[in-house]
Order: sequence, then C-alpha cells, then structure tokens
Amino acid sequence: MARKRTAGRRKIEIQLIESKQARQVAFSKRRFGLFKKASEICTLTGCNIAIVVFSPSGKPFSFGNGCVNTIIQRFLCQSPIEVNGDQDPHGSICSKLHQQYTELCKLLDAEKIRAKELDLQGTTCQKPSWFDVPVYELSLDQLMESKRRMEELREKIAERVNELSVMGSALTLAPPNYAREIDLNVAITEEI
Amino acid sequence: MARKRTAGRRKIEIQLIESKQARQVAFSKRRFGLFKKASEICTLTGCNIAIVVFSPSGKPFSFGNGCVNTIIQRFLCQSPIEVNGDQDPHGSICSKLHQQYTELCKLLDAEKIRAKELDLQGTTCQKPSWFDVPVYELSLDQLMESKRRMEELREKIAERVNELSVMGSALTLAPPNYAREIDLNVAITEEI
DNA sequence: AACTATTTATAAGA
DNA sequence: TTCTTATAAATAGTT
Repeated sequence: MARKRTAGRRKIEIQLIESKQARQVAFSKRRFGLFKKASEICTLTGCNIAIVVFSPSGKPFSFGNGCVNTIIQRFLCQSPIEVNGDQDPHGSICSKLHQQYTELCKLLDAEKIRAKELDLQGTTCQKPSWFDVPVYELSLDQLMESKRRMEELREKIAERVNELSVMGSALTLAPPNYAREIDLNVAITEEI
Repeated sequence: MARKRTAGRRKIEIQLIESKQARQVAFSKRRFGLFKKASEICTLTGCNIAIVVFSPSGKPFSFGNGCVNTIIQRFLCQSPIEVNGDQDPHGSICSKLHQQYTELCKLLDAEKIRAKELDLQGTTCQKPSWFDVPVYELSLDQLMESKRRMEELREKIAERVNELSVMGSALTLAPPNYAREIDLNVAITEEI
C-alpha cells in the first residue's frame, strides 16, 4: 500500500491562528470559500448579499450582487434593520438620516409660518422664487450653516457606527448573470 | 444490508431553485452556513467582516464583527476601497462625503476672504463668535440651505449607490469573544 | 426540526 | 504561490 501523499485535512480549533503566515493562507482560502458560498446563495435563492472584509493586515475586499434599484430603495427609505430576530432599537443609518431630514423640514415649515406672520403688515412677500436661491449665490452664513450641518451629519454617522458597528462601503456589482457559476468577485492576484 | 435511511446529499445545479418553499429552506440553511463561516474566518484570522443579506422575500439579516474603533476610522477617513484587486476608480461613499465636505470648506474660505474685503472700509468686523451661531438661532434662509444640502447629499448618495451598488447598513456587533465558537449573529426564530 | 449519504471545503503537505 | 489529497464540514433530500 502506497504511503499517503498528504495528511489530508485535519480538524482545527476555531481560535486565532498563531502563525502570521498560516493566518494569511487560511484567510485567502476561506475568503474565497465565503464569497463562493455567498454567490451560490444569491443564485440559488435570488436573495441579495453584500459582504465587506478587511483582511488581517487591513486590506479591503468586497462582494456584492443584486438589483440596484432595490438596493437604492432599501438604502434610502428603509425601515430599521432587523438584527438577531429583534427589531433594531436604534434604527439604521438610513432612517437616522431620514429622521434628521424630516426634523429639518419641520423646522423649516415652522420658520415659514413665522416669516409669513412677520410679513402680515407689509407686502405679502409672496415670492416663491425666494426659496430657490441658486447654490452659487450662497451667503457666508448659509455656507457656514451648511458646513455645520455637514459636520453634524458626520458626527451623527460616527455615533451610529460606534453604537451599531455600522458600515457603509463600496461593493462590487455583479452583472445580471455574473454569479451564475463560480464567478466570484475575487481578486485574481492579491497580496493580503 | 439495511436500506439507506436517506438519499443523502445530492449534487445540484447552481441556479435559481424553482420551488419557493425549497428556496426558503435552502436560504435558511445556507445563510446559517455563511454566517458561521464568516464567524470562523474572523476568529481564525482576526479579520473584519460585515455581511448584509436580504432574503428572497426581502427580510434583512446581518452579520458583523470586529473592532469598532477600527471600523470608525475606516468609515470616516478611508481611502477608496479596493475591489477585484483594483483600486476603485470612483471612491467610497465615505471619500465622497469627505470630498463634498472639503469643497464646502473651500467655498467657505473663499467667502470669508470676500467678506473680509467688503469689511475693509468699515469696522474690522473681527467677531469670531459670529461664526458660532447656535443652531436654534438659524434664520429661514439658513434652514432652507440646510435642507437643500441634505437633499443634495441624499441624491449624491443615491448616485453612488447606483454606480457602485454601495450599501450602508446596520450590522450586529459581536462582543470581543462572542464569535469564539459557533456563536453566530443568527436569529433563532425567523420567518423568511 | 432531525437525519445521513454525499458533496464540498479545506488543512497540511508537496 | 499553486496543486494535491485525505479528511472535516456542509448540506439536499428525506422523514
């Protein structure tokens, strides 16, 4: 009987692999396997999957598939994401953005009313074009406020990330039938 | 010889499963498998993985792990994500946001200079507190502009989603050693 | 949901 | 790195 050429696969403990090199090898193999499985699930069940991976050394990889319109729809006006079978008590980053937008609109409506009241004695001040000032005509204070809003939004996003480990990230888009077989969004030549 | 109790696993084609019910079953099984694999890779290699899945019927599931600070760092000031071994030519949603912010700051600086020049003949107008108007003192036009900015940002985001199939989504956060074994962020009772 | 024959993934080794 | 192969792990069909 010929001597076995390899020891074959062996059982391992699921814990951090000590050797850095062995980690890299395991990462490469298993990332490939993960993306392949994801691709298969998408094709088999018609579901929508997005994966973002940062390798042990910090290199980003991503996988994605699905209907763009649907993703947009979901991204822009999605109800809070369900996690672990429970409703996410905090809400998604999208709903947070939507909420901020809604509150801003309310504030604006209130201000409109106030402005109208202040104008009761004078001219009717019914200049709808007044509300359509082009961006390039922004005054300094308007720009200031815009900047402030951007900063606030950025901080809100940071908060959400902190609370929920939220990630927004670019994902590859597979053409309609791209993921049909083993076509994965996998780097051919890659250093981890 | 006893009759085989089951036919055992059989090879299947990787293509949409016709039966809706069979799809659901396959989805449940394979999503569990996918999340388990993801968890294992994280533990084995110390990498960082985020997965978002929309089931065939549109129900969202998510998996996530990793160092929150690192994710924040990456989320807020990340270089364009690498996809398929190539630099993403468009850049991530984060860098886009950052870019918009940067441009806005430039505009603001330009406006500051202009304002200063206009004030050369009058008082020095050196009121640093002028730049720190509280949010609740916003004028109508400022609110208007804020709203406009929010809308623009939202549209920009939509564009990015369209281009790159970008997704930002809430992900579960695994406690430090949570994913040690088979502990997955999996819903126990779930309707697909 | 549980079972199990079989396919698929992969740990070591080359 | 890429290939091989023995074995571990996942899972399709059944109950």
